[in-house]
Amino acid sequence: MSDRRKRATIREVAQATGLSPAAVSYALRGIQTSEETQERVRAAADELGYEAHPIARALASGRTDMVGLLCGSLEDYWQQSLAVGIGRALLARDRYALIVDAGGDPERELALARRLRDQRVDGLIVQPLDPAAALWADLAETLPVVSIGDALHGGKAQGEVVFDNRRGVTLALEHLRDLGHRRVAVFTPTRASTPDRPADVHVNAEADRLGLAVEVVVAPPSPVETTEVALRVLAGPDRPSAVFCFADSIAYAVYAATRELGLSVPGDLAVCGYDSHPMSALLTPPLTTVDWDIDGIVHAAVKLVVDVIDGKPRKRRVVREPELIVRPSTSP
Amino acid sequence: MSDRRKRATIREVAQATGLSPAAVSYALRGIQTSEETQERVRAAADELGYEAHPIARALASGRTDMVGLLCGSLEDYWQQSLAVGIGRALLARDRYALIVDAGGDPERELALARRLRDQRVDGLIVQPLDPAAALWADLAETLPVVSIGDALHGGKAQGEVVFDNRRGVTLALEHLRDLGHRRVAVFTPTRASTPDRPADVHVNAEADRLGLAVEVVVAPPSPVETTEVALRVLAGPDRPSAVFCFADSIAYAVYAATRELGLSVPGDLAVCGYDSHPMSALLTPPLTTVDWDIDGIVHAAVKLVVDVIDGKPRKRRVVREPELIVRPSTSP
DNA sequence: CCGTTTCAGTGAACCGGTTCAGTGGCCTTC
DNA sequence: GAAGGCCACTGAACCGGTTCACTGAAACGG
Repeated sequence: MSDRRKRATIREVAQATGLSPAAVSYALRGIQTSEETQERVRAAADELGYEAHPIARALASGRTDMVGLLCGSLEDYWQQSLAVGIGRALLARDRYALIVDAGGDPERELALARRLRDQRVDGLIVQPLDPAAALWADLAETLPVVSIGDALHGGKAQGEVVFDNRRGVTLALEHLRDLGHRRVAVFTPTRASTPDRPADVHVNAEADRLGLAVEVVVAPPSPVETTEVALRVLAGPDRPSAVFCFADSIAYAVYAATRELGLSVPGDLAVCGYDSHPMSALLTPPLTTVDWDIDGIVHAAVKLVVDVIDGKPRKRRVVREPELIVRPSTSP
Repeated sequence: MSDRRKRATIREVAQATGLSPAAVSYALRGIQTSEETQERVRAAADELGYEAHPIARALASGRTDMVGLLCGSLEDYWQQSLAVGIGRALLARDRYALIVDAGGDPERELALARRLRDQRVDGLIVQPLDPAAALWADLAETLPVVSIGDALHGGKAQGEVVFDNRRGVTLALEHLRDLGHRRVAVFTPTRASTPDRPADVHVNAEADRLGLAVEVVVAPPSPVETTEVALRVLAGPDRPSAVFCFADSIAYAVYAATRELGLSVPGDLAVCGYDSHPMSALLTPPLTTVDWDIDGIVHAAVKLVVDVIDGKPRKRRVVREPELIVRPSTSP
């Protein structure tokens, strides 16, 4: 009620009710005390404007109610959406997210993971740049770790929300094949430390299976540079008839390149994205993309980490399946 | 060095060096002790893998090294960028950001502000939905508050990074006037509690001054709904010749509407955005927009809040000026 | 009716740092 | 050579909760 500079402590509430501080502590958590006492304590606490000091509680109980969220690269719009969603979902469960961004640097990622551990977060959600790092196994022994995207080294993580990226690639490439495309350029973001992640490898395997001739192109982080790369790829006389971009934001850059070259989408070039972004539906033409149901991922990851923290039984591994959203950018 | 489950405490370091815990505490902070002792303590700390317990430190010192970041609506891409930047800048100064999202609800905003205060953040950066709320003055007496965007009620905030929105509106409207437009639709996001914020009021004043006939349209939060609204506005025979959108994301929806109606941009309709988004440069056609130099805002806000927390002298008020980025969406 | 559980609540230790009021030794200073 | 000042360091209180071992009383069982 009051907004005094000095807040009431548990001992003052104890004094006011004639109980011991311990009893008040129990009463406010609804344990070890009678209904009637709890009521009395709650009334007194309200009266005094008492609110437990989260820091003191954290020191005593060893729980901070904070969950670290380690993002590979928050430049990426998709990861931004994910982070926003996770932050919101944790808040709804009375936890705070400590969001940190590795900025695409795998070493920084590991350094930040250590910092979060030192900060005494209750758990860690990580979308790893480098799932193979040995640190993850160490970390997972000390605190609940949930990974999003890829499984972590050593299989020690207490939870995993893995994406069936193979399926996503298959959906996209089969779609292009069905439309009659044979020559496809695949734009993939830079992944410094893990050039051979399963999804990338799978692109080649699937291309072979479907009889597609693919050209894998690395897209630099900046949209402008990506546009330049796209211009080079699309300028030649033997340009591909379709492009598969491993992130919607790359597709935006490809759109920019087609505009510059006077190519029409989908007439001259079919374009398919990945990791659906809301904006993609508004483009001209609207972008075909592989969608992952962000809310489902958010929900699964948060539920996993919270359940592990609370010691509840839980599934260890959740696999998410993608869905192809067909829009005019790949019309026949 | 070691990754034991149980971490070393300051008393163990004290034991190892033959000093008192107090001396170790001082030595590690480089005060009240001789150079030589500090060196010895540091060596022992490294040896034992000692790292101060942030929670214990926070309880004792009253400083958590956390700064609350209260965002009006993280749906907005521009605010997402801002949040990401602020998080990164704070981390670079050894602080963590506690990012929370009011989701466009002014009441929720105030509730979250209280929650952050109760969480004992060292300071608060807020981009207020409702700058007129009385709570801000209360809050500012208890902890450093820095506002971004609008000045807070009562002028009690310790810091302000205000945007010269009047100037931004003027830039956009003058640009459209210079291109010969007379009928302009202005799309503005919903702001439930503050329908008369200065920027909106200024739209009418500027329109009068420039001899423009403006129609102010409220854009719902979702892109799909906004597209529908835009369709209605642009369908009539007496449609405006130009649109000024108070957020780039609204402009994307307007683009979608023009596509559906077969209108060409800028031929049939000039479009100007606000709060530049990187993606806007990639659209077809690239979007004219009012840009705010996010890095500058991030830097100013973080410097303000950190300086207030550290008790350093600082400017109280920083005014940021916008810049008009002219692109083909408003070509003659 | 007596021994055993259960229940509600107490007191003190504890979490792991920081801070404040000393204290003893050494160096100045007149 | 006594007074004063400064430096490096100590001991204990403190921050504000939680938890553990324990107690007295009531309830229960046979």
